[in-house]
Amino acid sequence: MQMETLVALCKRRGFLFQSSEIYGGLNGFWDYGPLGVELKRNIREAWWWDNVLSHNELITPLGAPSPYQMVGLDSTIIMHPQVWKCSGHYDLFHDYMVDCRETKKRYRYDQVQGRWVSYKGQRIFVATEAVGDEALAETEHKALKYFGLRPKDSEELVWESPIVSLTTVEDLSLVLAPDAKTLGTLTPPREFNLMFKTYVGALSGEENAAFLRPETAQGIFVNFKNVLDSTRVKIPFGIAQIGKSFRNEITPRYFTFRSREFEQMEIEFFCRPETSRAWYEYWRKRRYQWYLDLGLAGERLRLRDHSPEELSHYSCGTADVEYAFPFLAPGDFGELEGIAHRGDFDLRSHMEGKLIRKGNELVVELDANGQPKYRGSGRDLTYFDEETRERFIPHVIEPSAGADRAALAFLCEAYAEDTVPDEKGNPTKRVVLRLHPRLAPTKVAVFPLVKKDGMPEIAQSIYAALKPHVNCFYDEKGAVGRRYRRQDEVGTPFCITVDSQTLADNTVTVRDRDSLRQWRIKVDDCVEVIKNLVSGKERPPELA
RNA sequence: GCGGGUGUAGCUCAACGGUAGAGCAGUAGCCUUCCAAGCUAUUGACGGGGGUUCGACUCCCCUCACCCGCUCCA
Repeated sequence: MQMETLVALCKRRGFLFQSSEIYGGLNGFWDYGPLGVELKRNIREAWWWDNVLSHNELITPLGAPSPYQMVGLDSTIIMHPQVWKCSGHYDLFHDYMVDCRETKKRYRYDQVQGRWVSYKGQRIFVATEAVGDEALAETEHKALKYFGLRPKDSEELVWESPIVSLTTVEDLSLVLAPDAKTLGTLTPPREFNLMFKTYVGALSGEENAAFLRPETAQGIFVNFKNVLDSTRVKIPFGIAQIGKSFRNEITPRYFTFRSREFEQMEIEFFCRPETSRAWYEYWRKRRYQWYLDLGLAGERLRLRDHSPEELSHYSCGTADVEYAFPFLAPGDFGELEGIAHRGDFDLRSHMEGKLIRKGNELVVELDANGQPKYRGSGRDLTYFDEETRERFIPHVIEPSAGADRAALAFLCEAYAEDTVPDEKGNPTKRVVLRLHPRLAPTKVAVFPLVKKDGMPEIAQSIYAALKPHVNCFYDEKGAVGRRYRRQDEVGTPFCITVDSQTLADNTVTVRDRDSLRQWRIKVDDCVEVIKNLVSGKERPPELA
């Protein structure tokens, strides 16, 4: 399938629109239309239901090390700025960068250094990424090359400064960039902040600077103690949250895949350190299975363990659930969800301050004065186990899913074109979204076969009976085949049609989207049958 | 952020330095007794901003967005 085809369908039928389209759009932002909002809501609700509400904490789920509890949370998008300093996001996401127009390379402004040199009246700043003696050698080599001199002529160069940071250079047009051959190829330093910045209160000074959250996870960690104190949960337990996050991505790309505003569905699962490995295994399998159960095909879905080099500095294991999106090169997969073993990194960070890795240890990062670079809350976020009389910092397993990416994957997977005979028996192309009934925006459409003989009235009463239970749709316009096709295109799994036989025996036909099979049920059973079909409790008779 | 490409109606595509056309879709009605495109009527577009010109959808510049390739992706 071509991605444009799906994008066009999404727009035409109201799944996804470009944000602010009438003003020309805004890169990296997407709106969900009337059908898209239902799809995404269904994804969210399936996730919440499957992970939180339907979870039975009294039994050991299949594959789990023990019973566990699940609760939910909804924390704010803007949090205390210190949250992001201790979590590491502030340092990681906040840099000044310069780009080289010649080589297209990008450098961290504060990591480039160099020295001033003159030759025959021309004074330039030779920059390098190297440090120490290497920087001296590198700058000399580059200066010689630039002025067209041989190594033996190096005395003719007049060095006018020691190695200094690029940040001390006012006029970048005099800078020879680290990999460039010509002068002045660096752009002015640009703030490269992957977190959206805003200001709390009317004053917009740095004092009041705040950030839109780049992940929902931190809201859970900072509420860890509140949840413990208010709910009587015991370890092991998970806290789930669904909400918007914001990242000022450099290159939003691939439809909604990499958006700047996106929705996450995250669980932070807290457990005893010695059981964390087993829980990690449990969650990575369970989360993979969730996508399979909702219809993503096994050959396009994979669970990939990160290699040791890929792991974040705090993680002792991470696996991604990945989907072979059609916009990626064959063989490439895009991330839907990451399941990370985060150890005690997060809770410790919010107790002690920002942590960095030193050898095999995580230690508080210190500033030049030997003080913590970013102070933690100082609150005790340890857990006291009443049974074993032990106090410890729980370890965390984090399944973190993207709701928009899931929606996109389900749409990609569902899109299909097949051939269906028309009224004369000639094969015609049909576009159909084979969405799982749980995810389909509309569960059932109700039609009178024709707009006469009292069929519309009966159909309308069936519609009225269904309405309180499932999202349904009524249509009496045009030929019935055309109405079926319209529903196929938006993934409605079932259609109920009132025909002349209904008038005689009070039965209607149910049509299955995928198989095109039809069978008759009693008018009075419509609500029950449709509910069962949508929940999967019942299957179309020919397929059962 | 860089390079290349694209931007005309919801979609697919025309035309022209001088009043922007069509098919499909949509809407209203007719016709239709189970898998869209039969009839009638009808809605609807030059991504945005400048410039050149008597006149710009057309030529030029800028910008925005999308696609492809790099770069980036905690």
